[in-house]
Amino acid sequence: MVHKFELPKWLLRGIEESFPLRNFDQTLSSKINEANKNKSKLRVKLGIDPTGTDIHLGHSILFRKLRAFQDNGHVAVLIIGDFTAQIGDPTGKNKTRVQLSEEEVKENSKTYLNQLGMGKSSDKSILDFDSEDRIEIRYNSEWLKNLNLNSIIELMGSATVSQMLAKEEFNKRYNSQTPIALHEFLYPLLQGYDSVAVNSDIELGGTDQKFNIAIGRDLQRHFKQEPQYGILLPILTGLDGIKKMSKSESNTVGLSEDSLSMYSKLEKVPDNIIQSYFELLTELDLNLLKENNPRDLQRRMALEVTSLYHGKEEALRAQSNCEKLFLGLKEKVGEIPIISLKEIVFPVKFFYLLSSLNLFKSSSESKRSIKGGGVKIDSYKLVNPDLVFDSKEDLSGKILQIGKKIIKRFDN
RNA sequence: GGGUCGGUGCCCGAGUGGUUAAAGGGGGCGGACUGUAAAUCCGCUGGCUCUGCCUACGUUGGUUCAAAUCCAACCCGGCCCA
Repeated sequence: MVHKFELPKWLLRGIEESFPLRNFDQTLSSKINEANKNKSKLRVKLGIDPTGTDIHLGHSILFRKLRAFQDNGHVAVLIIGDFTAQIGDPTGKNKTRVQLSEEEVKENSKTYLNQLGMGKSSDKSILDFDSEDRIEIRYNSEWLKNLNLNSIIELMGSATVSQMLAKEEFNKRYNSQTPIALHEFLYPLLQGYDSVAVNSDIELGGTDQKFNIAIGRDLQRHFKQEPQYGILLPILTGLDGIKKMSKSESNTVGLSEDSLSMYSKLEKVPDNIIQSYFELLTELDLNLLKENNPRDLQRRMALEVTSLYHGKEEALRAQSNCEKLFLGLKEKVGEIPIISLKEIVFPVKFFYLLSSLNLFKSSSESKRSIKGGGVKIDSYKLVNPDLVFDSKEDLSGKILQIGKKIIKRFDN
């Protein structure tokens, strides 16, 4: 007799793809039902490689889904790929990734966990670190570090070269005559082996993880475990509306950004991505999308996302500040991120001031920007980079605007 | 390991002895415009507290008044062969 189960709503939103394809809904929902009935917990794996330091909205999709599992009683098995990070996942890169040192990896893991809200109460963090039975943090060096050659050969024997070359990223590189180092083939196998090591029931990942997650299933079967389910979530398009959100494209919104910059970036996302941001980054009713015009949708989405990370009140303030600034009503603006003049030695030339405050990458760039008319103080465009400010008092309390995105208030 | 082609700025790519910080394009940044954005148009796009100085064409050394351009060795990659 076939039971007709439905996957719960909290799980469904924003899923791009899932597998095993056959009867995914039926088998997974019966599994969830069964777990609920037996009060057992599903182990939901999500791996991150501590390669960078900033978590952005693109990553948040995965973490929020993981949190949804936690909130529904399951265990988030967060794997810090401290070992695999040293190999480098070829995914999404067209070139061999630089290997990271042990220290870098350690440092990065720490900042990752902080950004995910470790140490904060669960209502303010992305993942629930409070409920001990719902979070398990594992470092994959634990089991990968001491694999001996025999085991490695066993792993390698479970996949073929043509399987590897079928993988899109490898394929691209192979065809475009870009080098693929041999050890990169090991990456999917090791990630797959993580699933074996933690005995995962479900693995979450971006759509680019399909291959790796599938390898996990193969390996689990090989090691006589029940293969995991794969849930693939979409890759978020970046602020440019074209490429995927990624630090190297500088089209990201970081979770740790202040409310004003988060809001102001989001309220001007290109029209073509509003819908996906709505669906993937908020819990708002998707029916809203049918009626409203793009401008209203952007504002609504920006407000909602900013609220998630800064609270409703602060998000509203960011919204109104943003609009006031656009209208040039500088006096009314209250909460603008402050930039301190403490370290500055006066008198100081304008361009040098801005580059010393790290508002530009170089002093030449600062100079260029000023000449090009991109910098305003209290709404007045200043185009002379060699302008000299004699003392702090000339600046403190004034509002600095660089282009349309950066807004700061000077403070001593 | 052998043969062969190649390595230029964020990326692609021109340049084969001298007004070359290096054409052109892309991307990025800024400005105008607009519903913010996009599209379009215009400007900028190595660094330096800068009327000048420094560093740059895989690396190192050499030839020359002068090198991205010539020579040598080395490193790295693609392809073909083993």
